[in-house]
Amino acid sequence: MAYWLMKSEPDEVSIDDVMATSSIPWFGVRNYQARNFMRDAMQIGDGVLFYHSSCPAPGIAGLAEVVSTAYPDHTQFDSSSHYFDPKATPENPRWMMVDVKGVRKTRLLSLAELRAVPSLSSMRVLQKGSRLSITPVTADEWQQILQLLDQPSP
DNA sequence: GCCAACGTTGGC
DNA sequence: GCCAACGTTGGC
Repeated sequence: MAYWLMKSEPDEVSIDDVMATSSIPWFGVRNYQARNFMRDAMQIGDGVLFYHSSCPAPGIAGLAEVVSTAYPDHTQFDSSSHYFDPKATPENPRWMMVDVKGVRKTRLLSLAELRAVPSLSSMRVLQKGSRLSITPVTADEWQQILQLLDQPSP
């Protein structure tokens, strides 16, 4: 059982979108490190912090769960897709994805609030210049964040 | 819109 | 294998 933080632009897929469906395929990851996390490490049942990025109010917006192991991202084969990769073939897929299920929408735990917690300062998402869209979260960080989510917004 | 940071590409 | 150029991310 592992924990992850996964970034999504709410204009594309928001926590509300995720809560409105049974599960969503996490398509469009085009970074090898993030792909490798999905392909090599993610397991069904892993916990996910659903993070809204590139938006007016960035932060953790909900909790989700990994509900599949990795399988090829079909958008890499679709020449009309923004995520098309001409070097990928069905026989030799380059990009993988997992399915994610929404667990609950939470209050917005803002980036500023996360930064204010010293014991969370080693989280990858808080590092300067961090752009990785999928990052591991420790069990300790997960527990702390669950507690913060249960407290009212400061 | 700006810009720092980072990843990828491609010439050599 | 190096590294400059370029493209992207993402907070502000």
